[in-house]
Amino acid sequence: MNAEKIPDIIIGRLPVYLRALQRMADNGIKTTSSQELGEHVGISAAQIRKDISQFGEFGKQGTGYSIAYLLDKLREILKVDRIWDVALIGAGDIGHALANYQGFQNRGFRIAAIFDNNKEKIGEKIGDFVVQDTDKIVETIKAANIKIAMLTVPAAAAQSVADKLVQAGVKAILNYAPISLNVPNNVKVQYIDPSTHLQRMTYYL
Amino acid sequence: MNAEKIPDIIIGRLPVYLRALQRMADNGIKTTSSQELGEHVGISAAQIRKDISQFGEFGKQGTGYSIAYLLDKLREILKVDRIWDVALIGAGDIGHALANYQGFQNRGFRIAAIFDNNKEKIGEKIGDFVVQDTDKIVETIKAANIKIAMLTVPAAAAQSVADKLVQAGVKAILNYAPISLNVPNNVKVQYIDPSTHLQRMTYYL
DNA sequence: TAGATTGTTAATCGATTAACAATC
DNA sequence: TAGATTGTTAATCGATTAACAATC
Repeated sequence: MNAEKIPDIIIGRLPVYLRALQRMADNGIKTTSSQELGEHVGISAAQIRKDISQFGEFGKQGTGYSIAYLLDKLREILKVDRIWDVALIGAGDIGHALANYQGFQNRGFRIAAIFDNNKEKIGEKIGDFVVQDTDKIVETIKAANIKIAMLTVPAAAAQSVADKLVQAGVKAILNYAPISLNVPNNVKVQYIDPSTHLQRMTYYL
Repeated sequence: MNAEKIPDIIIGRLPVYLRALQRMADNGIKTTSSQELGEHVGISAAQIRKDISQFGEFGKQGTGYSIAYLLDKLREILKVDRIWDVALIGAGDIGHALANYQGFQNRGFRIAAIFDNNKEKIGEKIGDFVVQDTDKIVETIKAANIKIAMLTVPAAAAQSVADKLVQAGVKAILNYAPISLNVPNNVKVQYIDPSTHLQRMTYYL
């Protein structure tokens, strides 16, 4: 095990490996190689071996990697060998879609609270949860010790909600609002903006 | 203007600059500097100047960049100085959210067709569109000359739908299915998977 | 054993940063 | 003019790839 600082770009590839390995396991495959995994995810075999070897020696010369073992190790490294409670802020269309999304299951997450500032939505039941007033964000998130939030409010409201989340102790924000957020260094943000993603591709058309 | 190949990593930052500049323009700001823009998006001033200078000399020493002019240039570079028709495959929760999403307006995109393979959804009206059978993907997309698609079908169906999209001439796919797609080199794919994005952050918690 | 594949080193390649002349 | 900021060069830093000994 290597305790040095691992580059963020490597951390970013691990969930992709995890997802592909999970899929192989679902298909009943027991073993894979850096070569085979690389073909699935579009990354060179050398890079996959180098990435994985940052964390230990998980493979066997001649035979490759045990998928079940590598899955265990990757989940442990990424800390998704547990279930994280996630707060959802914004009960619009995207918020509803996320609240009903089945894809968090077995990936390490579950939604634990939903907030909106719209009077008509507060009290609405979505899945197992009642939509709470955004005024309650700090109080509720602190009390439940929630560390992760998904933000699906309009761009104009996103920064002020993000400030509240930081105040409540949230350390990871998945931001669907089309705006760059300003947060302290110890808070991570990931951005999901379909227009931005599409614009990354139109250049090549 | 520099005709050499521009690295993909630079192309990926341009939409972020574009979004921040658009926001400044909406707030009535006329001019900015690499320093100021950098603070907004969390990127160094030197890198912003270097990125922009790949495409021409759009700034002025002493005063910085005219926002309106830089917006024009970035839209032109990214080819979003026009409106692209986009096909949406999958009329589930995420598909509905995207169909109703207002955030494509003024960003260069509009949804032009919606498909699903569920008999109960085919014929349903979503916004201005009637959901069509996925059997019609190749025919309809070819006829309409659509080059961009968003994929919100289950993982198990994603690869076969992607194959149809490629066959129909689509060159850019925004993939919401939690699976790596196999497509020819000249087809671009961007991935949106909330679990993967969250897993990129839990490592640091 | 022979074949396959890892983990790792060194070489290469690419991206970022610092610094500053040019100039608005 | 004096101050500010660009565009660009060179230096630094970091990531990827190729190659191969080790070994299952």
